[in-house]
Amino acid sequence: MKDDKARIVLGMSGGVDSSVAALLLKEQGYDVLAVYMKNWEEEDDEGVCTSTEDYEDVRRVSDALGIPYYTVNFAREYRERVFSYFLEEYEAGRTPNPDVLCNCEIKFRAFLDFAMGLEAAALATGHYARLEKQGEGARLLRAVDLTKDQTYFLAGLTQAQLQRAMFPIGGLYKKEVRRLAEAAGLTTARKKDSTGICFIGERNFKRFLMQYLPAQPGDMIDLNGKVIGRHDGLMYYTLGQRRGLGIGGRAEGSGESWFVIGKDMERNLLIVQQGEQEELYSLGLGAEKVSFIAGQPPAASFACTAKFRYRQSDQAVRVTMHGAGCTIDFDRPQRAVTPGQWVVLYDGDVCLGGGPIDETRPLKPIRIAGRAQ
RNA sequence: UGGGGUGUCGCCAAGCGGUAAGGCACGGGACUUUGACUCCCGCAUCCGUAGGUUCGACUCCUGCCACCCCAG
Repeated sequence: MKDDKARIVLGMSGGVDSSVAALLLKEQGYDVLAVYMKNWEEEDDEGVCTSTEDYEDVRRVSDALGIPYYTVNFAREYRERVFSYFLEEYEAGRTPNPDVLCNCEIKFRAFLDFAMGLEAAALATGHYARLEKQGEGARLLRAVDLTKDQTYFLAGLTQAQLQRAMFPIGGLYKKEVRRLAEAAGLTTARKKDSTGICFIGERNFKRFLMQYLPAQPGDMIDLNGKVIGRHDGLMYYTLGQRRGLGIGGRAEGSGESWFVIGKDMERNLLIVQQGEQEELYSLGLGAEKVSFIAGQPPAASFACTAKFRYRQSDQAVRVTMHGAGCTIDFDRPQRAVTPGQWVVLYDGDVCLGGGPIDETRPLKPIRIAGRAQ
């Protein structure tokens, strides 16, 4: 009779979310196989390999639930398909979002293939997102707990991938997830949420990147072309960034903070500005490759809402398709929209898809006094 | 070395006899499966230095030092 149960492969990270996903699947009578992915081989800043602890938790939770657990290693795939892109983007002066790609390439490709190889009916994860599987296809919906919604990271998935996905905790609030874990006596019930790049973890960003990309220090200049300070390498900064510039207390200044408003890759200059000025905002953006979960855009031109970074509130926009890409016009100017980051589109609670931002249409173009363009 | 001015946290800057504002930077934390933004907390027992006056001085006086400006 065990054979009657549908087999589900669950990606377990050792956190509460996937622990509760396991609990729910088990309660629903599935034949659950917990699989821990180890996709990064290095120790963290403190020289600690947290994956050991995480795997311990996977073991404890699995044992408590009476489900088998395994481990797989996609470190090579991760490096080849996600990390290399991550580095290339930084080298080009952009600010990539490796975790969106990680879902497309690792969790729902390499790992999904692995799960299918085990004859699983579906691949489940502890993402906060909901799926609506209808006859025509699967729709990706925001999580019930909007403060934890992770559809932003799943926006690049295809129908084929979502058809085989399951997000058991998408209908729960984080509080409920912890309560369920607590009630079931799972050791991860009070474990702190993990942050940082997926599989790599929380790092001192500058030190981490330094290990992979050569640093080229240069000048920081303001809109007058005046040298305000030195930067450690353009890739260490992102648009709209304030901390880490080390600029403070200029006699002629306004006393406000300084922000990164641009990069001149040619001259290796970081362009900074004091205060929240118009140069920090944009009216629209262009994306060369946008993917839609439904397989195609809802129309050649349509209105919807969008997020330009994870955890940002939705903004009203209009999307106009141009082949595989699109241009997006914002109803209101948006702050620090950054190339490399993903723009993710929504129609109400439905995540339509998204793609990496390639360029922006500034509210006020950056013009450095005394320089051509 | 004739005259004038200034020396307070890494930077900018309040204070003008009553026992060191604020901003920026920086550090820590919160938030967060990117990188940011944001928010919270911290951050000069000491005011160029040595004395003096005073119950009490960063604030008054004197010497010295440093820097700046104007002079020739």
